[in-house]
Amino acid sequence: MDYPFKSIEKKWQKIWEDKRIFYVSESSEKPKYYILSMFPYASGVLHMGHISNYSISDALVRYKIMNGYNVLQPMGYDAFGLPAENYAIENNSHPRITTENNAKIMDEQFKQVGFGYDWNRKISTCEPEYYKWNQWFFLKMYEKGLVYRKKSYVNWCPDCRTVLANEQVEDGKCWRCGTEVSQKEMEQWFIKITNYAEELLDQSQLQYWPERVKIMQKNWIGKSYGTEIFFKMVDSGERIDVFTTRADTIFGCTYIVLAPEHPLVHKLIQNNSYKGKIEKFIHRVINESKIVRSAEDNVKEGIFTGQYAINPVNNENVPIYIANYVLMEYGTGAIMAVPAHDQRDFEFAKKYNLPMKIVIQNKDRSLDLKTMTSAYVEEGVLVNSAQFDGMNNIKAIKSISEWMESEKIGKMTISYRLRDWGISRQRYWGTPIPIIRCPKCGDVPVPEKDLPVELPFNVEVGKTRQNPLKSVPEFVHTTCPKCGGYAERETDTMDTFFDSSWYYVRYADPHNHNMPFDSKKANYWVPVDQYIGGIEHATMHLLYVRFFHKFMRDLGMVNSDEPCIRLLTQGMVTKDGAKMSKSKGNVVDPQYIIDQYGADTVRVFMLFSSPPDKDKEWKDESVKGASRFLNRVWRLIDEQKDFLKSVHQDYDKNANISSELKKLRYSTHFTIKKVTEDIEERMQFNTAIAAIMQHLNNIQSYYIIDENDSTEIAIYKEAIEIIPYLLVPFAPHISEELWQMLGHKKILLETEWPKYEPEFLKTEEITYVIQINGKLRSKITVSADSDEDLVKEKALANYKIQKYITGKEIIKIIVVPNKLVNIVSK
RNA sequence: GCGAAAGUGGCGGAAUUGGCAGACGCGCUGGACUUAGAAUCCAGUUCUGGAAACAGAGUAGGGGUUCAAGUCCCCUCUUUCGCACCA
Repeated sequence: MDYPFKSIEKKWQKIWEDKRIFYVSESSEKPKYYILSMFPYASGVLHMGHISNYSISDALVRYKIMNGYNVLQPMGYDAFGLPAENYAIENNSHPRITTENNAKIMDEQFKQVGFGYDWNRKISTCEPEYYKWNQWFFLKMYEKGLVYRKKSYVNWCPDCRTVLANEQVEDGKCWRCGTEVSQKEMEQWFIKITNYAEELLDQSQLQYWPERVKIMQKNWIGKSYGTEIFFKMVDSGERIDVFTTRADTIFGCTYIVLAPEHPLVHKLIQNNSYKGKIEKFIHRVINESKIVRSAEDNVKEGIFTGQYAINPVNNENVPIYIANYVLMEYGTGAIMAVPAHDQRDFEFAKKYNLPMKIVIQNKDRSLDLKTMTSAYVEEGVLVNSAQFDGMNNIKAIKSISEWMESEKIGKMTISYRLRDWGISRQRYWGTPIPIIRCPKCGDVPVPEKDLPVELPFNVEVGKTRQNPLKSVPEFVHTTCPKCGGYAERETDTMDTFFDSSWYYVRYADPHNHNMPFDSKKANYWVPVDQYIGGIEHATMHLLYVRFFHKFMRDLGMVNSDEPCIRLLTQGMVTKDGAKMSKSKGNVVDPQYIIDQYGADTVRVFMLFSSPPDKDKEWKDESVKGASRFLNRVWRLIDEQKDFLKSVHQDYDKNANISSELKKLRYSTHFTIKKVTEDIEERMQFNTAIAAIMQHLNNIQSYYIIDENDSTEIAIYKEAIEIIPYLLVPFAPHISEELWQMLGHKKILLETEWPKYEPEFLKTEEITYVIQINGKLRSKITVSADSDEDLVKEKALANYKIQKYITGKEIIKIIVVPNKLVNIVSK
């Protein structure tokens, strides 16, 4: 009943493998093209999202190969990480064992779908051969001063028992397990990604990236221009710097606020008789989980320190508060409060009965503190601001800042929302951070020659609440590379985003034992020409990769500025309107579908259902539709293959043929054009497939008049043969098989992508739409060489049109060449 | 709150530069084949009226520009996503 997809798919997978179609090297005359899909987490099963993602890249790969490119498409596994460790704990196994098993299963599944990978380049991030270079890069960063260790409050997931980067906290919850994240003070390793903030903000080489991703990155980095203003404490004279973007309101400052984590806080409250009470407050706020503290409706709370500071612009004494709404991580961790012109300060001042001072007046209505119900944040003119009175407040930002700089009471600065990248994880299954802690010498980097610092295998995972590495003496106990004395190893492992930040270059030279990769090979393949992956990585992975690339460039290892030229963020696969997930119970196992309909059907369904960057709603019926289409193609060719095999393709192109036959030929060449442009220019596979379906319909509504007419048969054959050709990127197995059935020896992947003949897209007759006042009223067909006047004449003469225009005044007639005539009448 | 994207038949979607709205597919309706079902094939399928020809309405809603608007402009609504006390 169905075409024999099982045997065909196996057959062609073997042929591609035997012919080494997807195995590539740098020694090629052809131009290179590097297509990369984000590698999967080694979870042990391919889900529909993977199939969807990889079907897109595989279609492009085949298209590019046929267009004469040396195409690299590698595959590997993101193999380290928490879920693997947790999975192993649950199953009483070891993550190395479960991960290796998972990878094997996934290898098989990949092969079953027939994706064309260069398997020689497979990498797995949990191999010492790979993570050795993570450590190497870490040491290089250390050398360059990009690594530091700092005690800080970090996002702590109590369930995963590890630290999370800010990016890994979603709505105050752990991005992996959904547990509410709390704050914990810990020593952590950080990478100074902020050193590259300015460069990461430069998106000039990302013109082929989705706007959405670029905006998200820009917001994430969050650059703002502002001013640091130097307050002094009345008692000790110690400086407190505050950051503001609203220097224009400095004269309206009535108090200043420190974040509870601010380093000066302890000193400030030393002699306060309420010290205990204040400390209690600080303690409470700090331990409050982020979600509570940052919630929109969280009540602003604060406490007076008992101390005052001097506002440097007017020498006024202002009280110093500590409050929950000031963040240590942004700016200087201290703010000046201008309640009259900042909503947050306004709310706080109202609550604690603090004074307010208007320093910006509205031109039309005069503001009054007694009647104000919210802060005035609009434009206006400065008042109560000494020599700046009367100045427009926007202009005053600069003027006041410059003045403060010259008075040495402030300086203009730039502040970023982006924080440094905390890479420490307190778990076993990751790259050990190559640092040795010596009681004498402090933190000493592991010498390069001693890499890799191997992750010990014999570890009891999940037995203790602490990092299992801590309980492996062979790992922890070591000697200091500097002084030779007893020392202990760092037991933190790296965030797995470190692993995935440079894997795309490793693919260029995956077996290098001396270096992460050879620069020559890297520069041949990199940057990636087309990168494909999920939008969820917009501010995580995609920011880290860009950072890493620039770092590698600064080391002289790559000669480009960005890791990838084109980026496609594919949509997710949904069912019943929601993302497929176990908890929702709406998961469809690709394996089942492949068994039932074959890999080509699944691919066609995925690519046909919507454009690649849109979500794909899974519908069992639509899968049947994709299968039905492939079966129709199969039957058409299967029934006619013997007849067509005997037909000569060549024919006299100038021969006089029927208009029906011309239409068929037109359809063939039009479809080539359409499919080519849809792939090449728009990456829109759904319309490309629709065009092929349309062409199939056109063929099936054509009836051969004379089986002995060699011209007719040749054109008919051409129409049919183009189908496997154009279908091969989307349904590679069936297309190759059909092509062979039609008697061809060379496989499609070894032939060139077809070209359309512009001559055949010209038609002798053109149908014009005739509108009257913009409304469609009739259609006429004229010969293609008709000039505008003739078209007008015929349009007016049309009997349906006559009905509408008799007795009416024609004001003008618009003719759009080859398209329509619009008659404007009254 | 800020930023972004989107809103088109019963459904997924198409309409690429302002020029025939609904390509293609699903579903549905009727028919053919069949003892029957499945599969397949044929016809139809935006809505309203009509047997039909045809007419009218129609791309979230309202307004505007234009000979012509799904497409451009303004306002409103809804949905999704991102950020969110960032001073």
